[in-house]
Amino acid sequence: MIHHDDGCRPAEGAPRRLYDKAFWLLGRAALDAQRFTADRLAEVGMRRGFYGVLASLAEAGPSSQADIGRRLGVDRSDMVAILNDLEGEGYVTREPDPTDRRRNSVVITRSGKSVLARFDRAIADAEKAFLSTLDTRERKTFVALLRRITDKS
Amino acid sequence: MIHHDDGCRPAEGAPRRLYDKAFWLLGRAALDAQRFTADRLAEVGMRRGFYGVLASLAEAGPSSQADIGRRLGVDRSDMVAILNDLEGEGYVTREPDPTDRRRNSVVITRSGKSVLARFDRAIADAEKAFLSTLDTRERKTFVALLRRITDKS
DNA sequence: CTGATATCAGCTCGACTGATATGC
DNA sequence: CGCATATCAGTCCAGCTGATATCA
Repeated sequence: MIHHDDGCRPAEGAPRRLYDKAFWLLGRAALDAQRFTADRLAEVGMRRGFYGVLASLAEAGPSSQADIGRRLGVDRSDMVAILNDLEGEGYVTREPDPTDRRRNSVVITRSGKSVLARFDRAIADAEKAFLSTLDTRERKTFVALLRRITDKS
Repeated sequence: MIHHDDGCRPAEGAPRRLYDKAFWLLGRAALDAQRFTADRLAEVGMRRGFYGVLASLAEAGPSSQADIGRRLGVDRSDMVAILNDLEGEGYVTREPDPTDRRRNSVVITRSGKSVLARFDRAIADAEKAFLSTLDTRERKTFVALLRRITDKS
């Protein structure tokens, strides 16, 4: 955590140049968001890298590691490490894929679904607080625009 | 760089749940943006952490390390490291502040201003490509919303 | 004394690289 | 054969922690 006067904020005097650069603003906003949600993540036994994988598995069903990585834009090497940890926590299991012996079929466990649900519940008001400077319509367009950018056909 | 079919993209089948979470979308978008700009950063002799500091110094003038950190939301410890590197590259100098002997007065050098300008020039089309799925109006509102979020009164 | 400044050592996490073994 | 999958070892950067010396 940063030693701000108030706890979680950058500044009033931030330079103009930065405030024109989308890539800079995105980085700052993402960092702020992370700070807003970090506590909840930890409280619940979740890590940043866990969330995407668990959510992906919960929706797409059992998947190979490579597939999960492709879906999330995560490198295969990193998937190995993340899944090691997730397996260590009992949130997923790796089972041999009978149809292709190169693959692991990664499956989310009950307790995996449980942390996922707990986190989803815990995060709601943090997100709201984070976007508190926007009204409802603006939040919607903001999320929609983000989706357009990350979707990228 | 990630081994995508196309080079820089997540997926078409990304799970719904994630696509509702602002904090997740922000993280992904910021990462994508970083990937888009990483080459330009390196080409020019710039690092991610350098940009904010140099831009801040260019606009606010000589500052103490603590002030820079407060403006950018960067921890004081990290400022030390970043400034060590910036000084090593000859982009800034640390001079003793005569009015307060605890402080360093950090000053951007000519070559510091030079990389800053070079990067600003190099970044323009990368940002445009990154936001290619949005039209001009949408880009403006997107940047405006980001600014509102990061400004946060 | 309290509080701010700068520094240091060390930690964790996330993104990335390159090599390897295995199976399609 | 070329290509995909999973793994391992190790690098780099960024964010953060806690301690210390200095000075207002």
